[in-house]
Amino acid sequence: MELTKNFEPKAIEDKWYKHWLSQRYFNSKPDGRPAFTVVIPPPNVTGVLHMGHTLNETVQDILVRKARMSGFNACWVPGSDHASIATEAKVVGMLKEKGIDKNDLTREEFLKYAFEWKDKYGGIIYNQIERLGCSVDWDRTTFTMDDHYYKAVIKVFIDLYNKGLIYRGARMINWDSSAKTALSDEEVEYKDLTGKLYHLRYKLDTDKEEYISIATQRPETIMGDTAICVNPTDERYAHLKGAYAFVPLINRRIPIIFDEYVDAAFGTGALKVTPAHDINDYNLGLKHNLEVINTINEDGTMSEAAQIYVGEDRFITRKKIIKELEEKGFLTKEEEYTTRLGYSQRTGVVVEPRISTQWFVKMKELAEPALKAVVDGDIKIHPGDKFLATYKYWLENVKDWCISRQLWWGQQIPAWYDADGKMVVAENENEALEKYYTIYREDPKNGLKQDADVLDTWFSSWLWPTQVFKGITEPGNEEVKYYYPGSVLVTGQDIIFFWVARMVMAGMEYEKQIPFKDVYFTGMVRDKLGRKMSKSLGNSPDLLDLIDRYGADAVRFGIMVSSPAGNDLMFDENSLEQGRNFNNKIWNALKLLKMWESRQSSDVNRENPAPATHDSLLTTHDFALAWFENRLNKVRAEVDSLMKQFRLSEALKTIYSLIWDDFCSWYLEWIKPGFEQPIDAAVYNKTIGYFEELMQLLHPYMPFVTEEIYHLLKVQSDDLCVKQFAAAKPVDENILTQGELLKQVITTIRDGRNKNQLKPKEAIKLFIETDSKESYSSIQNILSKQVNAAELSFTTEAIANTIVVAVEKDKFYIQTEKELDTATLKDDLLKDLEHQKGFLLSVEKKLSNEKFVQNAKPEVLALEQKKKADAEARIKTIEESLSTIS
RNA sequence: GGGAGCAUAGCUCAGUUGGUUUAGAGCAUCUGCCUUACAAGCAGAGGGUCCGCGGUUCGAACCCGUGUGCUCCCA
Repeated sequence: MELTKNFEPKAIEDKWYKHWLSQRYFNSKPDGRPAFTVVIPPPNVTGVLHMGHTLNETVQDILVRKARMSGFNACWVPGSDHASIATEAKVVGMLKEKGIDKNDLTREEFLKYAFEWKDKYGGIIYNQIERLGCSVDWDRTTFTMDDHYYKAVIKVFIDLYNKGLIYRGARMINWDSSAKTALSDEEVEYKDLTGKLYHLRYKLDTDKEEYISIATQRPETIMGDTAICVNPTDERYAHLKGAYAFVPLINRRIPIIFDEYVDAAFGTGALKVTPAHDINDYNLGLKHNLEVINTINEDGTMSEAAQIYVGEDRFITRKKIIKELEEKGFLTKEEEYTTRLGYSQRTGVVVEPRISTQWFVKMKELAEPALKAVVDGDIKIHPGDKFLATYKYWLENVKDWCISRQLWWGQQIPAWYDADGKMVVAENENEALEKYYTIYREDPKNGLKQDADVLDTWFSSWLWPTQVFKGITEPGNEEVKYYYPGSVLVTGQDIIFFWVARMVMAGMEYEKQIPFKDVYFTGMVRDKLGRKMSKSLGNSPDLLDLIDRYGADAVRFGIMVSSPAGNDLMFDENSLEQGRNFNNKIWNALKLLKMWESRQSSDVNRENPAPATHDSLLTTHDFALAWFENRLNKVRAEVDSLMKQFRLSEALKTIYSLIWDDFCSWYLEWIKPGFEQPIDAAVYNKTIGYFEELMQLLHPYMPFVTEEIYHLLKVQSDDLCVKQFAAAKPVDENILTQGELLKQVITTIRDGRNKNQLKPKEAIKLFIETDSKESYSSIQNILSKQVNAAELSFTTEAIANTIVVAVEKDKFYIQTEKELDTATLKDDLLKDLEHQKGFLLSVEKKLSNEKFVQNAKPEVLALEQKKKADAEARIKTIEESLSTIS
């Protein structure tokens, strides 16, 4: 079979994903094995996966595949959430393009369009998850608006209401005037900007022409003013006790009130109080019994109550009113002012504080067990405790959660009202009527009407870990018993409150158990300029395009290799290139083995080896085999340990280096037969075995290329995807040490050759001066080959006119036909000598320090003594070498 | 304003309880190689005041304090 020059991922990816699916490897059913459950953080249906998702899904797939190959019944549930605000905005936009106004539709008609839209675009993310190679159980795909899920959300609402944990109340809320809905605190993003502070004078209600000046950023809200407030200790205003002033332009008479709240040093020291449009003013209003005049409509225009500029947008009104105030002499001063404004995360408009009746969840009671689970360590947060403090802080200072949204796309609040506003909470209209009768002892006069609002999307996604197994709608069913609690939740640190903490609350409330044992927080993916990748900035590359250009394995490699847990990562296509090159490297190693496949020889008699001649082919290969096998076992243990600690990036780097450096650069070169020579069949077969193990080790990270190569190595009866890892094997450290020595000797001699401009093709004669000849017996063949030595012999004295290099106490004389550049040789030796002397000095200083000798651990002391002896030996060697040059 | 985090090679980052031959990797750079697996490669090399200052310790990239710069979260 002819193998292509480079690895070509595209066809291979498609082929294997289909194969895995057809074998139902990703499908899970409860059985006798321990479960390894992961629920996907549902991306919302509006979107495409960005690099943040890519990182997230890759991490999950690595953990899930590793578990599946390690005896677990791995179950990874995919899905998406309905993202009420974002999706509704998109659907409204789509309808607008068709010339349809949402307000002309019934709720049912609108929902029909929304579901159509969801079916069309929701598939995009699933396709991306598939292309990335994610081993999710597609049969379990869950959507937060599925029938059973809808029912679960309603059930939980009713339950919490009955427990007194949900209430309806008037509050100052964050209003999105574009989406015409309330936003939770978490959906508001604050930005610093330079605004203006306008000083306005209000005429006092006295006989004289007296004024009081206030400073405001929002002159368009003056029509809602119901008081002016000053600090009681502020002497400037002490004489105004009981006084009144007139609001400019509309001449409403308002009282001057006194409250500690006002900062006398800020602005003029006098504050206009507008309870309908500022949370602090609202609280002040409650305290002082002030009237609340709402001057801004739902859509951000001025209301009838404003009296002037009615129907004009709030920002246009601001411009106009400033002009009018100036013309009429009320505006006395303008100054620059740095302020912070809230913006809607969903639509980007400036959030308007607004008094409104909304539904809330009481959080304090729910937060307590959720806090305890993490503080007690039942749920472990990775990395370390980095996010523990954040989690704790939020739960300890938790505020009630506003869960109603003035939208149609979502679970409709199961509250029913009669014409007078009397309310019952019930699952459906019939039940509502029954309840109504039980409570009010009569039937509603004009029937009942359901609350028009829907629930916050997070109010559905907090049930995710249990309801994907129908834990809410069918409590205690076999599946939820088997799969819950999940093993690990992988998500971004930015939704620690929105989602993670609330899932823990819901889990503790409904399953009486934590929803997952470990939480792994990935960092934020940033672009080269350090900006967070986001849809709004448009700085996230297109995932499918990246996969097309580099292959899914390379994308997975690229995003993982630079992504230590919880640390942000600067995304750079360079790392994808590294991934692609890695694919090629493995591919080429395969090609090399394929060349050997037909050139195997069984001439070497392994049962009765010839009496150990040091340079026999057998000993050479046996060393290489033994070394690599031990190296492989050692790295496997390292990788296991790293992965258990969720240090996935480091584990990947470790595997990368094992394959590229140890296997390709060293091992394969060591066993490589000479030009057109056969290879010992036993060596060949062992090598195939190692290659298989390497592919298995790498498979969770790069599933496609590894599965492909696994099958190309030889005819297989199974698939790598589900091949179970063999038990760990012990490691012979001696062989590894000897291998390290060999590598170091080769590198040092090559360096010596290089520095003296010996071409790779120029053979050398190598003389070794050593106290332990025997330690070279099994490696000298490899050594000769790797440094292109035509002859290798041992010596007990310096050889004149050679390049001298040293490793530890051993000296190597490189003899060549070429004339040597003694000046360079000397320079290098002198440089090394200086370094060694400096080093020796530092060690001697340590050892002559009495306190060090007293306090240091014995093994540290022994090490320092060895360092000293070695340095002294090196110095002696270098000095001897210098004397031979001259 | 409150809280948290980060600062190590030109760039992106590792560095486990303070002691592993006076700090590691990838990329980039330099030198030499079109060596029959791989130039998307091979063999090597250079490159660091571990942000500044002070402290604890026999010993600090690591612990403590402080300053500076950046980032994030919350109000």
